[in-house]
Amino acid sequence: MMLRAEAKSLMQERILRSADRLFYAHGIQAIGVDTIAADVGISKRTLYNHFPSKADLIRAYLERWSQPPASTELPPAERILAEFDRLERTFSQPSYRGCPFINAVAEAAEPADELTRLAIDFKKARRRWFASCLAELGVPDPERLATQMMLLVDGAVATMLVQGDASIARAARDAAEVLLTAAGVAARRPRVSHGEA
Amino acid sequence: MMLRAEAKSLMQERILRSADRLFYAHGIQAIGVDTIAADVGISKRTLYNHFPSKADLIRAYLERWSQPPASTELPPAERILAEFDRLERTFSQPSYRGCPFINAVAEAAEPADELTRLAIDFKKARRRWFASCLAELGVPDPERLATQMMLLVDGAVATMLVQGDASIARAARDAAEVLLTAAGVAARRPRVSHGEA
DNA sequence: GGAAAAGTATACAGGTCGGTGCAATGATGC
DNA sequence: GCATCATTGCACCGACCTGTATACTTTTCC
Repeated sequence: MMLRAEAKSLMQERILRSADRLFYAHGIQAIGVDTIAADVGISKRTLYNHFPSKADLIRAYLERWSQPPASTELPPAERILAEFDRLERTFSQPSYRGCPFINAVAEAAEPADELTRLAIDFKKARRRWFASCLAELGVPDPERLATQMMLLVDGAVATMLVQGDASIARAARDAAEVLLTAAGVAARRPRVSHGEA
Repeated sequence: MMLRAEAKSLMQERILRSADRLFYAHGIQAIGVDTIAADVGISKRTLYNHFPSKADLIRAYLERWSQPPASTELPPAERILAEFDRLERTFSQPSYRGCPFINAVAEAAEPADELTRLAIDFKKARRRWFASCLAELGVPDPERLATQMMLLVDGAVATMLVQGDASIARAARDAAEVLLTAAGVAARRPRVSHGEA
């Protein structure tokens, strides 16, 4: 009824779902493989058959988070601001506990390990997403502004992690609007597009 | 020759210096009390005579970092921007590894413990420092702008932790200048103060 | 039906962790 | 000098960690 490969990848998905929830909620170091196996409802031996070491599990956990943001059909300026709105919705989930990449780097004992590379790739991809929106807008220096957007996002993430107040996302959005406006983007009233070029 | 109390606090200082270096460089969870005792050159028993548990040591470690930034005699606008310059110098130290409070919260297994309260107090104090500078400048909404400054600082700290590029501090400073200017602060050429109010 | 694969439970190895007990040694204060 | 305190080394505890070994049962494929 079910092919071996299907069953295998399905089990891997179950394991990764548990690992994701537990690693993210309590930290990578704080969660042992026994806890994950018990949460999935499998034996530890089975878990090690699917992931030969905890490091592999951690890597798969972070790679699962490396998906780019879903692209929308909004015009680029609103697309950027909508990203901050999405941030606020994410913050409002009670399970929110910061950026898994930043957290992983923060609790890594060795500074330059493989997790750091994954985190850098993730951040660079997000920055590139901002940069492409900004290039589409025709701002003078999209790279510079993309870095500033990332500063606001990561600042909001860190603040949310510590303070636990989701309204910081709105503050970041406000700052982003000011920076966009200062760069020549008419973002505040996008539907009014007659005259103030 | 040396009073008991002096010797005691001196030993506590030695312990805290080692704990600070090791906790900050490798993370709180990754460093055991044995490692700290060996680094100080004392027995584990002596360490436990000065700090009855590892949690006390962690608390003392974070409280050591809770000092406010040294106030300078610069005018408030430059005082704020000088804070970003100080950030860049801090980033350039090879031992830099992010904000100890954010890192502590990121690697804490339980979300709402005592460390979080210390981290919140620290961040609020820094934010208040920005707010007082901005109030001195007479900007319309110093609280709002102080939050934005903190977003840039924490964003730069997180980015520096992951990417390891100290120039992000300059990007944060640039963004801060834009936000200050947009709020009515003439910050870019402070010495030219004739006419453009 | 029967072999091969994958799952199970249990136990264990070898290590580190935070924290304690204890006897002995050294320094300090009066 | 003597009592007191700090410190030491070392063994030890129980708990937890990653990872493995064994032996048994279930499922799947042909």
